[in-house]
Amino acid sequence: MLSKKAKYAIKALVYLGHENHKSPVLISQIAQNENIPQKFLEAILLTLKKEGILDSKKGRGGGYFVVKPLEEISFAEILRIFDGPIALLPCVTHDYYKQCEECKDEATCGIRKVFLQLRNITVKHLKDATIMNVVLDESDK
Amino acid sequence: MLSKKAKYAIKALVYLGHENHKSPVLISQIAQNENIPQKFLEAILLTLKKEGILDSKKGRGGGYFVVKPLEEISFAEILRIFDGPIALLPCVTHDYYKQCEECKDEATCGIRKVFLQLRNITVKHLKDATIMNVVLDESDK
DNA sequence: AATAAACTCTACTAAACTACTAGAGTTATA
DNA sequence: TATAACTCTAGTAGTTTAGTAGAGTTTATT
Repeated sequence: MLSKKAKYAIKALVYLGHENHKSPVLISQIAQNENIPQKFLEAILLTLKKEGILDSKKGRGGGYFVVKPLEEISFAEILRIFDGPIALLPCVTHDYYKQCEECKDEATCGIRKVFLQLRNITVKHLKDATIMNVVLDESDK
Repeated sequence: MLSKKAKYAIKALVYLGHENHKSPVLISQIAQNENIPQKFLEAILLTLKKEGILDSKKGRGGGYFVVKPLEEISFAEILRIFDGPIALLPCVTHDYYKQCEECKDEATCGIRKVFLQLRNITVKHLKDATIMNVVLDESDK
């Protein structure tokens, strides 16, 4: 399952995506509209800022806004930031590769093959899913 | 990531799959060959027995053996037993469905759509991956 | 210059989960 | 009847999750 952090992050980004090109949005406004505990959301938005996806303006009239193009923010990126690797086994991750401790021969491991393919399918799906796509999709309704 | 329980369960089943049609296999033998802590493995095999996948014989000359046909034991089944739902959001699971607490309208939720498709892809892949397939695949080498 | 709105940062915490271990109990066969 | 082997109940250290509390900093406006 996704962590709440990852889920809230995606919700906040989609919300900001809908509000795009307007003035900075208050944390409190996002929290209220998306039913997210405000203090918890603060930490999440801060992380997204450190990652270069959001930026913020302090003081009166401040708030958060998206700086990375919406079509370049994928679900894969968000999941990796908050929940770590997408793969289900350490031996099939790209960025965090680690051998399975108990494994004897990775090359002939039939289990690995299954999870390697699954990882590839999953990553492709989650890279194609961008915030922009969700915003456009929801605007059609 | 998979839990160790799920990973060990699959490893043990593949091991038993290779040994099929012979006499019951000792827990200690599986543990040694697959580098799994024995006491931990005991609990895992017990669960698999309760699920009707394995059976055991007590006493001298006893051990574990597979009773469910190898081609009917899928990775999806094992993951569900040990790690719960395969879907990444509660609102897209089949067996454990729960509405996302903070969600306003499931029908128009663009995020849900992404994870629903992903769930379907993933479940299909993990249902096609059976212990039999892995055993056959590994025997080719 | 003062005020207040708004983001920033550090620290803490309860609850749940993970990956085990210990040890006593039961069963079946040689 | 000895013993090999599975069964079952507890417990536990460490980690992660999903938060909360509260003081600090920045900046637009009056």
